[in-house]
Amino acid sequence: MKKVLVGLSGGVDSAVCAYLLLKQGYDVTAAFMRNWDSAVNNDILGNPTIKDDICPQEKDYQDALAVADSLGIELLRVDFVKEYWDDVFTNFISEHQKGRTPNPDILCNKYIKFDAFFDFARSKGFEMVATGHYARIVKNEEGFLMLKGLDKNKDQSYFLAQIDRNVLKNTLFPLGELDKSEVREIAQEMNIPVADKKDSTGICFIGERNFKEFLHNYLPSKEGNIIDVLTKEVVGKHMGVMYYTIGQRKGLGIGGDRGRWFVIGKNVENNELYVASQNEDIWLYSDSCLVSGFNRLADFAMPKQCSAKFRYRQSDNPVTIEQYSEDLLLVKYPQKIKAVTPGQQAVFYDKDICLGGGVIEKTFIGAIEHSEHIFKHIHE
RNA sequence: UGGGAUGUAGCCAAGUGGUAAGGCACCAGACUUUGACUCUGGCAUUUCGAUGGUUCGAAUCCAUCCAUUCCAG
Repeated sequence: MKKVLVGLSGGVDSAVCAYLLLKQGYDVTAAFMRNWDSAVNNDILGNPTIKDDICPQEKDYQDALAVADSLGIELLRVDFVKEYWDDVFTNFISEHQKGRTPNPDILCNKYIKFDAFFDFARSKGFEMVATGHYARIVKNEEGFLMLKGLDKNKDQSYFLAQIDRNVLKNTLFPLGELDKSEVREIAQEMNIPVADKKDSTGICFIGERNFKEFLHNYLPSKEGNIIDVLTKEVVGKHMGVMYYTIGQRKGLGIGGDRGRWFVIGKNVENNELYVASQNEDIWLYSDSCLVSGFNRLADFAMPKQCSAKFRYRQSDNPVTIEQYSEDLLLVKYPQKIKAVTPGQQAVFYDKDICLGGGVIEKTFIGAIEHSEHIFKHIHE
């Protein structure tokens, strides 16, 4: 009987994951990870539950305890608050300072769940680690591969693109073959305490927040102009370019008769936010980008025709990737894609096989860097 | 201060006697393990710059005042 440590979050997915492992005959132990401490981490502004008697993490722990109890398994508790801060959150903040749009959950999987937690499990004598992610791991002649979850609506392989390929052989994703609806059904049939608990969203381990206010705890606001790329006129004020992402519409506060506005770019040095109100698409399109820190999850030769997602839940886009330099991949998509954003992850797929992913560094349109394109237009 | 124009929710803006369109913003919800995008719903009934008047009835007509703005000076 293989000893498995399953990450139990207090939600349905990980609960059903643990149940399925038991059913499959594994020797299952659960572990609850505590990676965020609102008090220690100065998470005050924009925190909807800061005044509650019990913080959401503790509520989740109680739920996890109830689940473990109903399944008859032991629940360990591990604390990675420091690791999360050092490896995930510090990066998250510094990326924002650069005006980019990081994806903390990808780093959380890379550094916490499939590194710190993985090592913890191994050190405690567990052979395997399991989580409730919607993704699959298969073994072929080359080794282990990660595939998309069978439930196309819930597939979470995007978030797993940065995990070390070597952990795959010791990792289990029992939900990868299931639809979310089936997971709910199993939970209900087995009377799992959290069977009807709402799915959690927001930054993992931190939860839902008023994002602007949340960032305000860590990044000072800095007022600047919002500039219409067409007329080059100031159409509003922002409180800091780091609070916005490319393609964003809400939160600009621009009224008037020109319709809705979208963020199309920003300039950190000048503290300017660029927006467009009509035909915004042409300012959001790019046709190639450079990707750094590629984490390879499968063997393949470059250049490679495959598909890519540039944001979570984005549909697959046909692309060609080639090695640009030692650390950079060039990704081409001549059909043009909207709002490919530096800091976000580009994740590549060959059908269902996840090839790996990396961070979007720069985007281009017609061989001109996107930000340069806008900057030149504004100042010509 | 002479003459003209305009004053409708945060921003635009319909409405010219019959009892306040619409868009943007904003808010709420859906969706979602990243900041989105998208979708749904809400959003001026002690009110149409103010005060009087005409009328069965006015944001719509009249008078005065106030504010903004333009042209002459």
